[in-house]
Amino acid sequence: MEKGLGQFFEDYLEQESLFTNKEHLQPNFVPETITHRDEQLHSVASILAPCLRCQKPSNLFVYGKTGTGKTLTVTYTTQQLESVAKKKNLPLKIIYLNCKLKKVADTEYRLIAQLAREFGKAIPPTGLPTDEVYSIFFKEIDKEKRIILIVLDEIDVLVGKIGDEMLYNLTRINAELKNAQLSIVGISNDVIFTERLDPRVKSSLSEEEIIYPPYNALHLQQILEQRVKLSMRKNAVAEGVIAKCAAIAAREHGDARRAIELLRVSGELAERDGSTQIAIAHIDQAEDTIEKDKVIELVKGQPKHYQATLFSIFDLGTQRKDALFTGEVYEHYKYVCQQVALRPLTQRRVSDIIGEFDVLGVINAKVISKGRFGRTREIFPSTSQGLVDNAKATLSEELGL
DNA sequence: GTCAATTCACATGAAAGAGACCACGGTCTAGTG
DNA sequence: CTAGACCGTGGTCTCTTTCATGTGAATTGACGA
Repeated sequence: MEKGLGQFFEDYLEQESLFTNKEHLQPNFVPETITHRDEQLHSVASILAPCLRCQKPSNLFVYGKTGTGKTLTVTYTTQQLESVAKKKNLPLKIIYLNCKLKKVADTEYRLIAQLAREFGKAIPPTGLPTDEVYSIFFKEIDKEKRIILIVLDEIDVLVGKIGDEMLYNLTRINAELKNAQLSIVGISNDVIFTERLDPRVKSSLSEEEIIYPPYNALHLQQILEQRVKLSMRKNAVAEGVIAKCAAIAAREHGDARRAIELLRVSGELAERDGSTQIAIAHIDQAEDTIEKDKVIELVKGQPKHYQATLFSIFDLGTQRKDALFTGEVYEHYKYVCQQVALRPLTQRRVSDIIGEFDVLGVINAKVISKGRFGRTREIFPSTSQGLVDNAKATLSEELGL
């Protein structure tokens, strides 16, 4: 071991990195050219263009599954708009908000507060009546004549949480503004989202709609190739690697984000191996790693009761191969709580928690009716056995079992 | 055998409580000139 | 006289509990053939 670590670091330095510029593989990277989204890009641009003439553009609604380039095209367009506006000194203000981010914009109060903050108003995180925040915001934007464009990303999450009233307020605010004009761009992953909206909101919000179809494998492949060119050394990728990444991502509704992540993680794994090229095997490995990291990461950040619930499911799941039901899980959960001196929650709550885990995709829970024997959720751990064991170990450590 | 009623074991919704956090205005207190 | 400490009030947020209502098909039991 004399030359152990020192040698390792030296070798590490010697070895040329696979990546030349990893930034281009980060999920929030905005490339200069956008592949296979010309049509959408064009639509977005022409809908939003009037704001350069100081006219209020139509409200716009953008849907499509995750990783279909919605956020990308919208941010790209707004960036361009902003730079033109700046050059010509046009009164345009663009605000981008991701409604999914906790503690930023996931309640009405926080959303409006955040918007007001964008205009340089200090709003306390809590304590003020919501109306007050509204009026602060209102006064602030109406101070001067200008166009304001609010981009609400993942708007479906927000509405799911707090209802659509706030969107109604926002769209209506225009009628009362004397100087400024406000337009909203909503981005949603949920395609049938607008059907659940109040018709009034729906009609005013989606004056224009753009739908993003999923990428197919060929598109994904070209996107990946473009990114590879930007971010990796020549010959860093073995034959067929890109095709395989694209194929995997295409299998899941053409999610480009996932394809890129897969490629990046494969690259990291290859580098760690000391290989000079990403091989197909690295992709399989990457798929596992990503999955595993996601679950472990998720498990770690959860509150105790969530952990206890998940642990109960995994624990029962390893004992038994067939489906679990809410009742059983709850019984086991109560037992687990007792072990770690935790006051158990009611079954009502645990039922919700199970539902949340289902949404997160850690478990698979389907509501079924067993006829005379009632109605319940049929629960399966949705990941592989190895992963479950892994997660279980993490959980029992976290819980202090 | 057929068909509607029953029944189970929860799911799902709504409302409301508890405990934290915070702003704001009023009052009190101690230090200063 | 004034700055700062210290309430009380009123507001939001999150997590829960409580209470109420809904649900889908296996089972049951009445009915008719």
